[in-house]
Amino acid sequence: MKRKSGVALWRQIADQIRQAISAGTLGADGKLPPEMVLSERFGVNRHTLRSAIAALVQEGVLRAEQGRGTFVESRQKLSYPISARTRFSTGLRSQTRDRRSNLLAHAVEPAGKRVAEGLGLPEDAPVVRLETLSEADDRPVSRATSWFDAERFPGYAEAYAETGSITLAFQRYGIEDYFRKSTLVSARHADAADLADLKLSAGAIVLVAVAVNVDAEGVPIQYAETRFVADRVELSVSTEA
Amino acid sequence: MKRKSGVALWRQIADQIRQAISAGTLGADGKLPPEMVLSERFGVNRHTLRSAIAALVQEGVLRAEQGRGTFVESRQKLSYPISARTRFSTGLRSQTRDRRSNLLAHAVEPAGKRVAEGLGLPEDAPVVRLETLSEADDRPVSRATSWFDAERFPGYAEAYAETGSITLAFQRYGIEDYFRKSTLVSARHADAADLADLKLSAGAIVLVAVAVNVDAEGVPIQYAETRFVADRVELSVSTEA
DNA sequence: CGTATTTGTCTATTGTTCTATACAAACGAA
DNA sequence: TTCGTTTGTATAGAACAATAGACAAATACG
Repeated sequence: MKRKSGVALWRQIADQIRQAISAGTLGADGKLPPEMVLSERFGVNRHTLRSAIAALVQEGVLRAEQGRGTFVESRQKLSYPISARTRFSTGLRSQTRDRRSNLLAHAVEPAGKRVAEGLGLPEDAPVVRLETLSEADDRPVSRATSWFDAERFPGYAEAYAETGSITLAFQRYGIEDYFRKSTLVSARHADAADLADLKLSAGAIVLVAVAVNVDAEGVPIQYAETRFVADRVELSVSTEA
Repeated sequence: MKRKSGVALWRQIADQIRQAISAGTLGADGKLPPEMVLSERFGVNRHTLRSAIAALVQEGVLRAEQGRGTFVESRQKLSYPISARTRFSTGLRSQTRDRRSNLLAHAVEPAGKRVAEGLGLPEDAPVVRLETLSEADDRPVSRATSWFDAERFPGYAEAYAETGSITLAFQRYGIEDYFRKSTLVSARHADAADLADLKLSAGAIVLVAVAVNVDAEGVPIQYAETRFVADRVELSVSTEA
């Protein structure tokens, strides 16, 4: 717990409590120890600890009831599978009641260097860009930017808007099956745009997955960068033969 | 860029600059714009921006020279492959000159719930715990905690200390080959212990990989939690058939 | 009911962060 | 050298974070 580090004590404590809850070392019985106990354990004033709790209440992690105590609201992370057959919807369907994908924006534009490389197209070739937001149980879970070859998939954005699914939209172009070729996983602080879309507060972490999907012949058909809310998602990589 | 969010402005800006550098949108030519330009772009006072730069200089990301400008010191991330044949050493060997693994501590102890499940042992069965730190080019890269069945691998810690390698230590017990069965990837703020071991400052992010390795028969032989410095590492998942 | 426990609110004080302004020091180029 | 550009240092005031102490309000339990 460090002073003058650029991160307020209450936020450092909030991060620790959130993590301890998901690790099961705190609030395993559904209830947090009293504020006095916690503030002594962390070596800070009760008010500082209360700021941390207030932030977690705001996030929906905790619920405080006057006279009774502070309770854990939600514990389990969504586990998002990554394999050759990775599909967003199928992976999460079993873990959550209500899942939605919203199309925020779309455009046709020249491919940048990274996108062109990922899709195996010449630089500046026209590509369709999709900006999507996924929610589970009325909370934002991920924010993705996808690119598709505009010549092979004209009007892809409309197909996606109508079907609400990457898989179904591909079927309109005769692609019955596709595979995840590679995924690069990194993590960083959410930028201003993601902070707003994913309804996060400053300092929040996103897991970034940069993926290339290919058709049955191995030709790249989708290049995507997905930012997952790190507090609510983990990626599950199964590498069984 | 949000005020009273619990994260100091200079740290938010430092995070953004670091990210922009690794994305190539800033300092692509090796040099940063002048402080006045950047402070206006971020909408803050020049001093606030200077604090951000000072932090990045401390981290080794930037180098400031009076009268000349501020320069980018290092850009590329290490890419750590995750596949059925994942080996720590082989994956990174080609990307860095100097790689080392240090054994920080070891102990024999009863398996906790998670460890017992991962290794397929009864709860409280004796296990060997290894605490290791990996460095590349004299900078900490990852911090791992590994568990092994103490009955099947008695004295594993010593075997590891002598060989300096998980793979070589396994060979002493007749295991010529092993496979990565599953990997759970998540991200969180580094806790106090990792902050110290990995020489990070408050608010830093670690990529957490929880992995199970199995022998040729599919029996779990290692359960490990590795914390990677998110600023210096990305995980590369290849899921080709 | 009365008491202990627990969260919620208020005020005051101190230290850290951010802003504003000014000037010094090093460098590059005319 | 001289000038413009850029990083480094200093000082003072405003906004925010953390500590301290006291008390109110709701709940649980004998």
